[in-house]
Amino acid sequence: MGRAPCCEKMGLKRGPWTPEEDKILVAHIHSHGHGNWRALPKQAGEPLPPSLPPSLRPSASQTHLRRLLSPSLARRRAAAPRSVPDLRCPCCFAGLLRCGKSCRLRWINYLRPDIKRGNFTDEEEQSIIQLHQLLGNRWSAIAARLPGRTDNEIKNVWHTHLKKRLDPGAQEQLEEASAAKKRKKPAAAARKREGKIKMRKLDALTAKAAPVLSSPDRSVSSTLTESTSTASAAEEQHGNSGSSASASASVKEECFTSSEESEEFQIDESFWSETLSMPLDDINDVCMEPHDAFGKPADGDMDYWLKVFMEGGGDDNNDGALDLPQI
DNA sequence: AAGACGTTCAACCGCTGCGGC
DNA sequence: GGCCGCAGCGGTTGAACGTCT
Repeated sequence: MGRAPCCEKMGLKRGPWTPEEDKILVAHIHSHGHGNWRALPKQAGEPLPPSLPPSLRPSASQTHLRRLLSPSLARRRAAAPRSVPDLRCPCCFAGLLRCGKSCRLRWINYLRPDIKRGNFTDEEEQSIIQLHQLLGNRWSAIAARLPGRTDNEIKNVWHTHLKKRLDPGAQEQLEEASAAKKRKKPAAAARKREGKIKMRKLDALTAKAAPVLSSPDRSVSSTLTESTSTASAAEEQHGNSGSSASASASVKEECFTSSEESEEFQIDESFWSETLSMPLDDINDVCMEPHDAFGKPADGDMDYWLKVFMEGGGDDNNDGALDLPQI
């Protein structure tokens, strides 16, 4: 229904973004915002504003740099057929040969100035677990309550770390359910729709609740900190090496030891620090609406959430005995 | 040292909801 | 009310990298 005719077959570029592309996209969004993603690549092909700060260079995460510097990737890029833009198409322009969808994803998941990069803290992981129990696989809803984290990132962390902490039986059930869902897709889709209506009601209920982790300095509410530290201690007692490793990793967060890593990180840091030092008005112009998702005060949020869940969530989970930490 | 295997995460795919016409 | 275009979402993929043998 109304599926946008994608231009990818008309020569749009795919794959990892280059620093140049990032620069173009960031510069464009800083100066124009992103009212229309689809038209953005064309507009972004227009000359950059002369006022673009020299420091406005792309982020340089380790993965990104690795990929950019990868010889095999360079070979693939060289071997790839040269993209031919179709100037009649609103998506295509020599300046930024990406579809709007790709631009949007890149901005939301990577270039946004309020993205928090680095390992997830124990508090964040516990929040994800709790929110996942509340909301299910609604990653965007979970991300909205974890400032600086994207749905994609949370989804990745869930699948790579957190899911494994669940007992194996539960994981098998999940996998089985997923397989069954694939077999019975139409019925599942109908149920999903029904479920979404229910979840909207839940959203309406919980919309009043501010983010779980909302303060800009990444601090968390005292209740949450308390509860998660208890949980971490319990995990360590059970000899959960994985979580212990992640705990120690989170301690190491943003504190790289090798010179190579710290150098790369410095690039990233300077980029973001300079970007973040932009006047607030500029940031608001970029349509971030940071106060919506991240700026609300967090006082009493957890209490509210727990109350909502205890009152309404018990039915679906039948036992209702969610293993929430003591507050 | 080298190959196999596992992990991570950016990016893509395809579906859905919503608003405009 | 139906169609169309768009943004947004969740699932999935695939390449780079890390670890194991």
